[in-house]
Amino acid sequence: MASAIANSEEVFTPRQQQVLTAALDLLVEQGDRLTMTSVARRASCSKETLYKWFGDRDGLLTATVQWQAAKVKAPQVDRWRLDAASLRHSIEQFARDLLGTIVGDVSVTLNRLAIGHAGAEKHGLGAIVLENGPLAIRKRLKPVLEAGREARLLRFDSSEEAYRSFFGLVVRDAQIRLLLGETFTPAEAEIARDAARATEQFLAIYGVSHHAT
Amino acid sequence: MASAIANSEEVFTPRQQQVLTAALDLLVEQGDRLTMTSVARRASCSKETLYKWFGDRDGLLTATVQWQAAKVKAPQVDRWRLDAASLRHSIEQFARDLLGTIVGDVSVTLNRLAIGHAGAEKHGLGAIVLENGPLAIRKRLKPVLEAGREARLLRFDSSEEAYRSFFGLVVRDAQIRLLLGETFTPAEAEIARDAARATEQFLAIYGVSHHAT
DNA sequence: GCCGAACCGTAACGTACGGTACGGTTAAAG
DNA sequence: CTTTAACCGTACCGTACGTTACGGTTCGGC
Repeated sequence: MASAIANSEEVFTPRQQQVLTAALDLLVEQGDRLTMTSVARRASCSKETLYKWFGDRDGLLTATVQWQAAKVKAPQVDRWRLDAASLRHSIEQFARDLLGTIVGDVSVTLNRLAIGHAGAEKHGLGAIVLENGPLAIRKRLKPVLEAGREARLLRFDSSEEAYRSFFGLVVRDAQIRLLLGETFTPAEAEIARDAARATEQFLAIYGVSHHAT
Repeated sequence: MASAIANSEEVFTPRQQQVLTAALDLLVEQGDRLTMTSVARRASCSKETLYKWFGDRDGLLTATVQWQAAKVKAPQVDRWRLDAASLRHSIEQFARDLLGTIVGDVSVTLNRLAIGHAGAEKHGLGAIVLENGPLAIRKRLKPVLEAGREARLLRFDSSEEAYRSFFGLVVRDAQIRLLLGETFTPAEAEIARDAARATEQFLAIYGVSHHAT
């Protein structure tokens, strides 16, 4: 129950998921100053049940974050052939996923929550968010990058370094601005355009020149 | 007193600055769950004085952020001649400043605080941090970029766009990881190396090729 | 030396909220 | 029909902390 990061495969009953949904909604609406009473009211359950299921307030928040973060698992890009065009397409797809996720209400809320907790000695939520956000994408992108290097389409020393630059080119200052309270919600088209630009720039840095060596 | 963003040129007496220093120290130590009592104790002043000077808890925090943010004013890079080497040097200098600031304890603390407030309908602190952090650097970098374009050393449509990519290449995922509680403190040398790499990458994207057109 | 203003230290107030207790209701099991 | 367990709704308790009040102390002005 206090394993925090260990088993990210916690299972919740449908009813419990209703409660977590209510908690997440309230979180998006009012930030982390939601009260146990408000969650109970919204979910039409008793506070006693909340404490029975989740232990304490922190347990409820942790469960909410875990549960929501686990839903981010986007489908793996399947069999990509190793030509320049498909590599570019895969990378651009990742960029769209990443950017689309990060500018979403839920992502902003969860990151705010985790950051707040990190400021109070409780790094558990931060680790969960990190693990299921950027790091999840990184884990999925890594084999693509390395296959690209194998095929002499990309050039880099460390896939870690390459990923971090990719992250920077995609996210830029969008995340911190959203976290700090700026309210802008880019349309799907803008996200796609930014993802394409980031992909171009990433390939300009790490791609192997189209001309001969 | 409640003008928030209007006049960022608030003036504080030395004694008041001592109080703000104490508040900032406590903020770095314990995050935003510092109490008015603890600030009063640390600063050896009475709570009554705190309320008299700063109105309420929020006023104290706002004053702290304003006062600290105003200290970030790094020296403008003075007369730079417009050759490729000096342009590169200026950009790299900015990268070092930006990265060095962002990975600092104070920056992390203030950003956490502002993000927490942004999650509670109070965007004032977020605006202040944004204004005095990234945007301040942007404002100073912009003329450099545009002079570079003027001199046919750089190529971009919008200096805004170019700046945002610069920010991404420099900061990457470092800021969000720190905000989420990861504790790593890069040495001066690492910062310099990252700044150099980011500069290279930025020039690879926005620089005009060294060969003929 | 006296006055008033500013300030210190501390005690006290009010309240919001996390956490607990308890009686009432449903519903499945036997 | 009875039992048992899970759960709802609500009242209640304890506490932490923001805010206020107040008596005592320093200090500049006259």
